[in-house]
Amino acid sequence: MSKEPKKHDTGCLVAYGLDTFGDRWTLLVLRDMMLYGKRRYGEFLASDEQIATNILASRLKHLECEGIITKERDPENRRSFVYSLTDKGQELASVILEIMRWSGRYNPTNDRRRKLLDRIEKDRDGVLADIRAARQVIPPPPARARG
Amino acid sequence: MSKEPKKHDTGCLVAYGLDTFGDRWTLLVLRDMMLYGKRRYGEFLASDEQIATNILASRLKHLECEGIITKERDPENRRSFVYSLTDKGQELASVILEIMRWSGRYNPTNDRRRKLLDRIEKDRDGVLADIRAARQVIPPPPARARG
DNA sequence: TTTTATTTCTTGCAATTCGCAAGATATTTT
DNA sequence: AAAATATCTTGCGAATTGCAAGAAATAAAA
Repeated sequence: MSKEPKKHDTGCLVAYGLDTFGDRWTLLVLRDMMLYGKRRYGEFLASDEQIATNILASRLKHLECEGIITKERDPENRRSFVYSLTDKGQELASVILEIMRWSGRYNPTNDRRRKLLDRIEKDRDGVLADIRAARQVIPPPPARARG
Repeated sequence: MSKEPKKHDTGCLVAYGLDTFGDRWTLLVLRDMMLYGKRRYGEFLASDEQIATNILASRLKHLECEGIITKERDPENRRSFVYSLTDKGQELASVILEIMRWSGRYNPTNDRRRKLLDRIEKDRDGVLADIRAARQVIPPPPARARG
């Protein structure tokens, strides 16, 4: 039943972060919420990285347990749920932005992403404000051909 | 033979970071180097989180391949190796510091760590300078009883 | 109102990855 | 030469992942 990875639980602050979001999928879900404004299960499933349904469900549940996201029925379409970032989740934006800044220095990327990197340097507070307001920071990449 | 986790490889900057250090162990090794000034295999093995020898070896190799650390014979003890952060590796300090700042807000911790958090707020550049100079930022936690 | 579609989530199972134990290799010390 | 140290590999059982299929709840269509 336990589908969650083991916890380090050593009191270390880095280990606490890893216990919370340190797997190969959680940060991608948070990226989808922060950058692309995604809010629903189906939107997360549609990302380029092709997360499996069971992994997505377990990660959303974990994030909810950790107080990083909330889950509510969509009032407009009651068979759907809306996931939202809590304050604790919004504050993870700094971590995501630092990862992007680092990757941007060492990973060639396209114009679309370079523009975002540029905005992070010049208008970091505006980016953080967009994330807090659940405004889309950049459109999600166009869907890729599926093998 | 391939003991490395699959890569997302979608061009996303967050995914690139995950492909590089997004597993449950790599950031702990980097923490050991940046914060505690650890440089040798045996020192990494001795951390509280108890990494397995094969995982440590594979992660060190991966980090070396990614240009984040270098590996050299210890001139003082030629059966030992010394691992060092490259510039690319040192620049990951910002990511580690942001993880610690976030965790520090949501995870009760001890005096020792609170002092470090305090220094990160008041003397971030000094901390980064210590990391670049491979100076120990904080002593490693005392060894814990082993179960 | 019966049928069909949508959305979220679970289960079964095969494949991958992890983690412990043991051993291999190279170097240094006695 | 033998023992100790430091790094790394291998074997194998256990845990996790990921695909496929299906279940449950709601909504829309016929």
